[in-house]
Amino acid sequence: MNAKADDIEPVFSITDLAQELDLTTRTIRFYEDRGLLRPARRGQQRIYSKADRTRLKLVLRGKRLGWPLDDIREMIELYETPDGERKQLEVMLAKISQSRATLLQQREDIELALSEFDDIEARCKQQLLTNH
Amino acid sequence: MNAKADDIEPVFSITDLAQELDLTTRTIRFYEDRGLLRPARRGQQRIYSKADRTRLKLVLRGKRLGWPLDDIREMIELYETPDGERKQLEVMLAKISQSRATLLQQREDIELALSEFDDIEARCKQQLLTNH
DNA sequence: GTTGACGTTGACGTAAACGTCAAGAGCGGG
DNA sequence: CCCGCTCTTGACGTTTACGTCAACGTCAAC
Repeated sequence: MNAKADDIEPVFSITDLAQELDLTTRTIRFYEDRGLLRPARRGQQRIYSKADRTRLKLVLRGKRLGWPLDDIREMIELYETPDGERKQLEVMLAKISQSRATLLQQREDIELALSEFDDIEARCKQQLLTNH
Repeated sequence: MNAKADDIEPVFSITDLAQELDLTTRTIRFYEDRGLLRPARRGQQRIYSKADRTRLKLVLRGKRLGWPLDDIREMIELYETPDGERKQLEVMLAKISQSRATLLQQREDIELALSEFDDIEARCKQQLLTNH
């Protein structure tokens, strides 16, 4: 983490973020290519703010949920859209309810899987007892 | 084992399942290739039992959660492993707790995203009012 | 007996999400 | 000035998860 002495806000290099979040620099640049990140530049080099880091963490959350990068980008844009026109706001609301529907479906799938795993585990442990 | 006339178990063709679950036959054959399905055969043709259909639905649930096919296969195998040796049972328990950890992480991610969406939506609606 | 619907395998194509070089810019130290 | 390190931009390779033909089998219907 190479923060200058007179820097108020900490900034990060691409390798900083790669190490912290267990990614390769290639991956981070790829995300930028796909429009998921827009770090500032000092000459050629990328410098990442805390906001960029937060953005990247949001990407990783999206990945853990199995979302494609394009969907993740749309999702992240929701976090950063400033005051918009009426029409724009309605588009946002629609996207939000789209994403929410997906999330709810996923949560339902998870609840089901979890309870089934409980059953299987219980039978499994039962076996271990009677079988001994 | 002779089934009575009103006792026959329903079976499905590959196109039956494809239509019902909104997949292509190519996809279903691909899943078989990757070891996710093992339908019976009548000559060359595949015939799917209700159990096969259930299996396929489990695959789709795994897909909705963004799991890779190999992971889904392992997960499904948990549902069907019969009484095993002590060692085998312990392996199963380990896999279950692995999968459960993933599911819990996913659920946490979902809860976070949902509550953040609530916030964004609220601000959005507020804008729609004041902005009018 | 051939047509058409349905099914089969196999080969090849493709999009997404990166990994892996290759070649070079910039920069601080010795 | 040169070395070593970090960072950069391509270009190409790879894996996963299928799509897309092509070529052929089968069986009931016309």
